[in-house]
Amino acid sequence: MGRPPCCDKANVKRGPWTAEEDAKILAYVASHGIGNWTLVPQKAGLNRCGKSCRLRWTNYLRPDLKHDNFTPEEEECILELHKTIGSRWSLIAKRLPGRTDNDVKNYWNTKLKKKLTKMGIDPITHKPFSQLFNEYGKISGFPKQLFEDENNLQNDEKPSSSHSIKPHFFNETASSDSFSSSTGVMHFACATSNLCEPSRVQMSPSSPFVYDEYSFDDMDQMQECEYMGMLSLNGIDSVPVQEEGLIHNFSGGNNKETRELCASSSAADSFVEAILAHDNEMRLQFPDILDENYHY
DNA sequence: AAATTCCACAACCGCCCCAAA
DNA sequence: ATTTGGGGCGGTTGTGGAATT
Repeated sequence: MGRPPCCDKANVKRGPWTAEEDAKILAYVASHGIGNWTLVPQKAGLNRCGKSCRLRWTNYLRPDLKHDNFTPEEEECILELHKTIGSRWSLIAKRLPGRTDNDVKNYWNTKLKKKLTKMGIDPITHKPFSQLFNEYGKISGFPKQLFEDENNLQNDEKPSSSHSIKPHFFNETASSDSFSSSTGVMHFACATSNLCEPSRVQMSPSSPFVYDEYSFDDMDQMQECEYMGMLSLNGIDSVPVQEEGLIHNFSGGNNKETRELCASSSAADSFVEAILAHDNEMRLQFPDILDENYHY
């Protein structure tokens, strides 16, 4: 029962593509167009898996692809989108004509992730490490002083070599020429290359999480929630959004057990707040992208 | 000049969802 | 109803070239 296999997986060629193989795919697509990739190897005379052919075409051979370096504008776009929607490379790539998800992913992994880290910004949350460590200190019970001491240590260091970037960790407020967080928006500058224009990292307000500030229109959703993290998944469409990414007026908390569980868990406070704020921000900034349903 | 390390990126892997058989 | 493959996706790895020691 089921479909016949598209190819003999054990005997198809793998590894780098040759110019001849590329030419065969190009010739085939030029004359037949893109259709069923499983037929391509056979019809084009290639000893490759159809999936491999599709990837080769999608990531390398497509005529509309750019093969030059990423521009500062593209870099800025990737940073902003990654900050908002995370590592959904295909969605990010759709905003960058001529770039594939593989291109964007590689550029992120080899350049941007390191760049952010050097700047003292966590490439996952896009928050300054100092803020994360402070929050983690609250969660884990580590004394805050520990991090402050680390901060002092780092602040005493001198900037390395020709970099105008200040020492990395814990110093969001210490190096005023690189960072300015007084407005809640961080500006960072990079002197290592002219590609990097000033960028912004939105700092989430670090207000304490208050469970009573959440609300649901549908109480069934609330009853289904055994863990606070699920609230943002099941209830997001019915959660009223207010300014600053905070959600107020929890009114229907009749699930006392759940509320107590969540409210008592200080470990979840900033984490959950960050998720909800992030989700709201995402929807506000990219409503067209996020029209689709996502499964977290 | 040789050895080593770093970097960029093409290609593969594994998972998921859906549709075909 | 079940199995299997196609297509899409994100994560990881292998490798060649560049840079550094």
